[in-house]
Amino acid sequence: MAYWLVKSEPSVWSWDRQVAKGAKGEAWTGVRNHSAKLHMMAMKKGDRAFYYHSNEGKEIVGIAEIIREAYPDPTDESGKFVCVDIKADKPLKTPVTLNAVKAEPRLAEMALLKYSRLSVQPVTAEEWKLVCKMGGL
DNA sequence: GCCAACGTTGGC
DNA sequence: GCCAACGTTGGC
Repeated sequence: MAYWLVKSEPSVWSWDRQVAKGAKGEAWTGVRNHSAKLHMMAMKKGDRAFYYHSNEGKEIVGIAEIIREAYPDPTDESGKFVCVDIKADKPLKTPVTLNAVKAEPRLAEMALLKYSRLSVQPVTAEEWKLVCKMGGL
């Protein structure tokens, strides 16, 4: 299984809204970046993704599961970009803030820090375990 | 095909 | 609200 991190501004699409969608999940649309697109195309059903709130909160709040692999983004008129469907899996007991990630030397290589603008990022198994631990899981 | 100008994202 | 990083656009 692969691990990922997806970013969202809570004012646009929050974790709470994702949770409210339940097992049915929701299409993760609106990504207009080719690096992010490549990552989405590499996602497999059952993969897990951290759910990060940018701007407000700046913290990893929960874990989502990929429930549908990449398909054309219905909100993209050009037809060039894709989206995936994800559902909320479970929240972290304690959100892991950006500051906490920065303060942890073993997470210095995380894409979250190195490519702060990338909205869909890969996460290594080691990073995944550590962040889960920091989040109280 | 290069590169300057511009727009967007996101941390501070 | 500012600014750095970076992707995209368009003139040459």
